[in-house]
Amino acid sequence: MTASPFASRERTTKERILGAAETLFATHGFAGASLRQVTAAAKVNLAAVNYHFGSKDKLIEEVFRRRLDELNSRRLSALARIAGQPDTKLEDVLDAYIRPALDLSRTDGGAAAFVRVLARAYAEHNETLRRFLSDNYGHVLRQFATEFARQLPGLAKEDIYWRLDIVTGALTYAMADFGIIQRKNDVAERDHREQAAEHLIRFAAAGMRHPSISSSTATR
Amino acid sequence: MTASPFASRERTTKERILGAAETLFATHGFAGASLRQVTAAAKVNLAAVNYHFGSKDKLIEEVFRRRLDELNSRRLSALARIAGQPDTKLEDVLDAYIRPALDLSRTDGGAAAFVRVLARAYAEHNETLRRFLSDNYGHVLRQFATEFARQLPGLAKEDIYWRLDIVTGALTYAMADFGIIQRKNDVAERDHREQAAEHLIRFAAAGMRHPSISSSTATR
DNA sequence: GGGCGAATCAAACGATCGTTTGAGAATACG
DNA sequence: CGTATTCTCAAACGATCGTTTGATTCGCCC
Repeated sequence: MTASPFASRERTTKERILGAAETLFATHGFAGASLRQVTAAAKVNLAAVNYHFGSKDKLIEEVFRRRLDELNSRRLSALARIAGQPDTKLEDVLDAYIRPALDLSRTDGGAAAFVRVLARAYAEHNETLRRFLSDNYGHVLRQFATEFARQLPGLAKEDIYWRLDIVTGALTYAMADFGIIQRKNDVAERDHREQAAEHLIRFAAAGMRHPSISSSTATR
Repeated sequence: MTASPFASRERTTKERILGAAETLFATHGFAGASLRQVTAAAKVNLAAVNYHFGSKDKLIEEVFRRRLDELNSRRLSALARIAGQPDTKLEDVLDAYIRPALDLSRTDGGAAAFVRVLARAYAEHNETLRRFLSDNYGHVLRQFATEFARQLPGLAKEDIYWRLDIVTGALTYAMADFGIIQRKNDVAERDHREQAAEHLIRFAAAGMRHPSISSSTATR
């Protein structure tokens, strides 16, 4: 069960595979990164993937689950600290939603690569993957929507979801660092991320708050 | 030079390959869709791709160029109609930026698939592709930034680009129809798109307009 | 310390990948 | 009509893919 103490310098074989897979999937995509690249980067034998995970698809699933569970709980615990409180502001709720996601990309571990994997997963538009994400995030989104509704009592439930959807889009985009804004050399990575978070939160707050003309059915 | 008149029922071999490639790249990704799938869907011989395009990479480039040139010119002509006019509002500029992109996904042709290809390209995060997009869109973005600066005189140039970046993220996300909001059966596809466009434009207008505290250098 | 399951390894499996080849069919043009 | 050019086609190329195999090594426990 336990790994041999000196078989690897730092971590177990499973963990090294997961780390290498995360990086390579982010760079070359799921189909673009081969198991030979992954096992070479992890410095393990090729057969180790199928031995420990069963197949490449199962490995991909594990890469997701490991990070999503963490992001998931961070968001919910941040929300739990402020939900229902009388002095909670809209910006605080957005912060609980946005900051754990952006923080994920600047942790010292290999988690930074995962945000690009996640963004890529959105692009894959795979129905199986969509369902997987929906199952893992559905209740999170619902909890946030409830708190947003408390913050914006004049807004229809439908509008809440529309706007939360837009925020998610901007956040996904920002997480992957697609932006046209290139970080200058004299700005540290973490400061750049912090600026992105602040801009995004303030932008989103203004967008969420703007007066609704909800009942207007789109004609066109 | 010209294609044989009856070799294909509707279009030339090159066009049928481009159409099939667009659809399959959107569904399975660039690495995930094989040339055998593409040529089978296009009902042409396998060797036709390398004959007409030279390689798979060149085919991918052509898929992009065909649609980007169209989107490019539509945005610029929409901007040209309103730029510098005294009665032009912020929403109009955003409309010129957003609507051509969203319209692309509801044209009757095969263009609908391309928006997902475009979103996937962002996720690929390939440096070569990024440069390609930057070369094709750099001047477009600069022209829009100029008009946004005229609409928002109190805003620093840097903030303009930050916020325009956020809008682009939300737009890319919306174009690919990633959203959690599922279209209901009694709402037509075009009405759904129209609603998305209106929500996005109003959201973006509020976000672009909100008061700046630009000079605050991010600490932490 | 001998047996046992867990883990790692090199090697090979069949399948599929992008690309190339060379012959044949279709078209253009003198 | 005959030649030249353009295009299509079936077949095969070498490379690489995910996966499997069988032997070997390692750590653990009775």
